[in-house]
Amino acid sequence: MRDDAKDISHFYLGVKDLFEFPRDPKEAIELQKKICSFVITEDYCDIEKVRLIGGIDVAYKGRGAKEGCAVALIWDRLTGETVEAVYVEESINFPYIPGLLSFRELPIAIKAFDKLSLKADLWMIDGAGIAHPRRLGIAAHFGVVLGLPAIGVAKSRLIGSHLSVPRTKGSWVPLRQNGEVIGHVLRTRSDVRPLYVSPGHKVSLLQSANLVLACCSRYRLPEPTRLAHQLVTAKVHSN
DNA sequence: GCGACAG
DNA sequence: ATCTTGTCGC
Repeated sequence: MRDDAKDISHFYLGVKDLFEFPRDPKEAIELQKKICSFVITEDYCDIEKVRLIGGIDVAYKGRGAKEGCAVALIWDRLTGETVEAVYVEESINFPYIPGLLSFRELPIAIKAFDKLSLKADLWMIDGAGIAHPRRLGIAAHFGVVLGLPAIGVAKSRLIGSHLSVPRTKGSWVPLRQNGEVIGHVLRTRSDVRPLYVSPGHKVSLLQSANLVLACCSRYRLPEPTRLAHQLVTAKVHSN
């Protein structure tokens, strides 16, 4: 199937299924198995022209972790400025289960996304892209549902193995499961724990690593994700 | 059966 | 993710 055909995944899978979030973990896994076939892991856009990059981060209030808060923002990598940022709250019921994070955080993430008036060229999401048991981490799920380019930026490993990463900024080694390369372990700052970067949707393995690196200045996390996290944390602490 | 396990 | 203080270092 051509990329162009896959691009209208909404038509084949049905909008109803794509925006559905089962309460039952087993149903969630079955849904992942269906949606993962629509993920595109190839060069899809000219990364040189990717200027507006979106970032989303979710935080929780209290120990019950029932109240979720999220910030979605759009960052302009040419000016280095945040062009727009929105904040939303929503009760979260689905528990955290390794491999099913999107069923817990994607609903509120989409709620925040919908509140934005501007459009980003590409999105960076906290968590895995295709570096996931069923190749559908939250970044891939997000990308397919919204039909937009997305990259998974995780601070720790979900699956896969890799060799040690050279200690200098910009170094990376492939993250693989069996023989398949599912992402890159990227050092975004010298002598600082590396990031686990993997394509979410409509971007390749190399584009993902290069874009994330291009968005890192003096911090471990790329600006879109770092700023979103900074805003939710501040918002949660003040309210 | 025993660990591992994004946020 | 969240509960939590100070502290070492560029």
